[in-house]
Amino acid sequence: MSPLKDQILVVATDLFHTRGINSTGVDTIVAVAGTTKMTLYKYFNSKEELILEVLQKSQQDFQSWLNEKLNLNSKKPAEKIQRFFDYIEEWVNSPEFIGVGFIKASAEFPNEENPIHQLSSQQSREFRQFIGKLANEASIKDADGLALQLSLLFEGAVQAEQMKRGSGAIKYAKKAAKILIDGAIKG
Amino acid sequence: MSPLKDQILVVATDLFHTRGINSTGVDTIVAVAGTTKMTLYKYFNSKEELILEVLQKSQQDFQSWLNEKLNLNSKKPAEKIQRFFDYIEEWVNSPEFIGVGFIKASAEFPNEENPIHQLSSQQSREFRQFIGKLANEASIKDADGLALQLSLLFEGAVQAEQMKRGSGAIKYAKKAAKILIDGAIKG
DNA sequence: TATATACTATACAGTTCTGTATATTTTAAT
DNA sequence: ATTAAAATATACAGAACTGTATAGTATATA
Repeated sequence: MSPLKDQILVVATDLFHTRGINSTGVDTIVAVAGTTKMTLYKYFNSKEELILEVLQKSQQDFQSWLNEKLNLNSKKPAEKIQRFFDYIEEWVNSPEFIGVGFIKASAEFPNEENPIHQLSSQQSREFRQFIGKLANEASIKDADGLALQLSLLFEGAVQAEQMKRGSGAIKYAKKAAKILIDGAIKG
Repeated sequence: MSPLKDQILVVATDLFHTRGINSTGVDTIVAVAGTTKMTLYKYFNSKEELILEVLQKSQQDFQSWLNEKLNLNSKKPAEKIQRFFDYIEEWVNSPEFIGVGFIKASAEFPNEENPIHQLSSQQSREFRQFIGKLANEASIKDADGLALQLSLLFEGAVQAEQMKRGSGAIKYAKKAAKILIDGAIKG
């Protein structure tokens, strides 16, 4: 990938989170990125396309990071799902955390026909399915049910953290997750 | 309250939810409400003020509805918190449900200095404190901890429902809430 | 050194948005 | 019926935003 394209994606990701997507103009993006609109529109056909690529890259980066953490530190499937929220906590509490793209994007583009909303919805579903796979591999009976519940705690905690940085919500989400996971493993 | 002002608030609430706040212009609001910009700016000094009033009215209406449900059907404090999510489910599954204002607004206005963000954050906190009061009256030890967890399930489920109408997330949020509440009552 | 490519600089067309100015019409109260 | 208040109709100033057109500059490759 071209360094300039990457720089535009990095800057856009940050600005979309800190100022909002609709409130961030392409002029601001190129000014901060140190380039021009002509270059931006060379790599992205429209602002919508830029938003979609930002969402995809953000989710890919997060998933890669999470996969690495899970595979590096846990071998047994049951361990993985039990440590899942530890890594979520680590990620949310890291200074680089600025929020979750698909949560914010779905709020700014509420129409279910909108491509940005559809991608957001897809990413949320895929993340839930990823948790479901962890639960399934840990031989949990209602794996999908637990996955949905954990995803609610995840999205709720992220939402709380986006609303007030340093809320500490993730700590309690983790505790709740442990109760639900332990109950699901036994049951 | 003037019928026109009320009509503007009703229409704005709907449009903010279905099209997004920043994406909804005042021209659209007055056109749908069947009035003019002059009238809108008579009752609201700015679009920001309109947004703030929409948020306040939405939360007031919801809280009133919820209080009535709780006080009408339950006398014992323990019963109240146990039925809390039943009413949340009823509300989310009702056809009139279009989302939660403070969740969407905080996403569209991420800057913590912004008055709209601040009101959203305040409403989220107050709702959590309301749950905390229910938990406290039910003699639950870590009432605030439980309240935070239930609020995460609430916001997560609402988020999921805003992302995909008819997701069924609230059903599983309710199940998780029951587990957490039962555990907190015993412990 | 010649040439293609990448990038910059800048202006601008066209649209949309907030908020106001101005004049007119409707409604309600005396 | 007269008068004050409420609401409408409409135009517009000024700003912001997306996307493009055009011309010039840097960079790398041959």
